[in-house]
Amino acid sequence: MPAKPAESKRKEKAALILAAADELFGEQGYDAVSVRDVAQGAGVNKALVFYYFGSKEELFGQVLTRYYDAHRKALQDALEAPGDLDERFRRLVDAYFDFMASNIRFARLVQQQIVGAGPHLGLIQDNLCELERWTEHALAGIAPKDGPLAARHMFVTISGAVINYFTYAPALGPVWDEDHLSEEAMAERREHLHWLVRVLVQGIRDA
Amino acid sequence: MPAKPAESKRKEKAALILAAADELFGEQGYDAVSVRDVAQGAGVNKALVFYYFGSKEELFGQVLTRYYDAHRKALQDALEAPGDLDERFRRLVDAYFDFMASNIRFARLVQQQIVGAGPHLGLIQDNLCELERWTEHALAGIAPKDGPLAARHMFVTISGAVINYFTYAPALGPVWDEDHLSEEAMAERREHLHWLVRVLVQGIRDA
DNA sequence: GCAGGCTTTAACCGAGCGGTCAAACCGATC
DNA sequence: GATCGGTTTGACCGCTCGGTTAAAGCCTGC
Repeated sequence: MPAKPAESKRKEKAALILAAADELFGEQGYDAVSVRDVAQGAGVNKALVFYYFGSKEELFGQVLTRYYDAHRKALQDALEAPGDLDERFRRLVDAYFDFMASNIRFARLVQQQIVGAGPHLGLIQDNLCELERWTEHALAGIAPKDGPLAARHMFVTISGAVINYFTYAPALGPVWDEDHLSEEAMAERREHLHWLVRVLVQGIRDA
Repeated sequence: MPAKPAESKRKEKAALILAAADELFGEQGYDAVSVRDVAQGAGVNKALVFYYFGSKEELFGQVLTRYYDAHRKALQDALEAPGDLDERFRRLVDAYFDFMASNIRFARLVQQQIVGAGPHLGLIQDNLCELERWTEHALAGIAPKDGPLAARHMFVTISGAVINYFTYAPALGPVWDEDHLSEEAMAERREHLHWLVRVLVQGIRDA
């Protein structure tokens, strides 16, 4: 790629800001990070953040939106591939886990918003509901429509099993002793999730 | 109770402040609530908050400590009662769920701290590790020491299934349509948890 | 009724926040 | 090399934050 087209040059600083915002918001939380922090992290003037993004809230919205687009795409791909019900459900959970594993800050961002009633709760709500509908779809035919074995209960249980592994990590350190995020630890958690899904599906069928 | 002993009178305003802090921190998050908000909520002067609690951070610490003491006691009682392993484990999960159900703000407070690296992460850490050790103890004899079926994996999965029901509530509204916190909905979730524990224990035994 | 010690208050402080703005800068185009 | 529009900047604004302080209020024992 020779001379950069003007378009991409314009976006360079904006991308820098977005990256810094992603890192800081994800690690310290929306409230705990100031626009000055973001600007310093990106190595630009504070006013430039407002020039490109308008407000702190909108900047945060763009960070979230970027994640959600990638998130939706990753899960959609997993659902669309062929296979029987068990296979597809297992792949959905896998894709969910993989996405969180390679976007750990995202998991923290989501929980921050949900639990703190952040400015973009609506975005999170939409996505969570979509995910729930996918679970419902994936479990259609074996899970009852209502009652304690309904798909929505499975969704809360399974998504908790996936997400909490990442969000609880800093607090579980002493008990886990090895690194949560090492290759081996992640592989083991993935195995646990596969086992969980198998046991849950079997449990539903037996009921 | 006739004339109040001087001691209890002294604590009256302090209790008022603590109650307001509990409610506001639990619902809006530590950062989002100012000491002015707490004072107004309690109907006292802002300076009084500092007179009794020294700082915002210490006030928050006392809110958390009160919860943790009650929390530990509730779970300890459940563990100490007699019964075989399955019975005791089920009762531990039940006690955990019940405590969260009657202290919904607590669940939110914990996740806020964990995910936002709040000032009292240490307190949360200690308690979470204790809870994990209890799980390990309760599952001793049937769960393997290591690998994807180890007690610590069960702990993350089960505690996620309990806690996320409460913390995700505001975001799942549209999909759940009935009230998460109604008598019937709670009873149904409890049934789901019982079923989950049964299925997990069975799954471990079959493995 | 007044002296002395908790309790409660209004007023204040410095710092940091999100956000604005006018001026400087800079790379094209003529 | 003048001009012009899109960047980038430093200085600034009003506001709210956590926290302090000096004085007023108030109860109690004498």
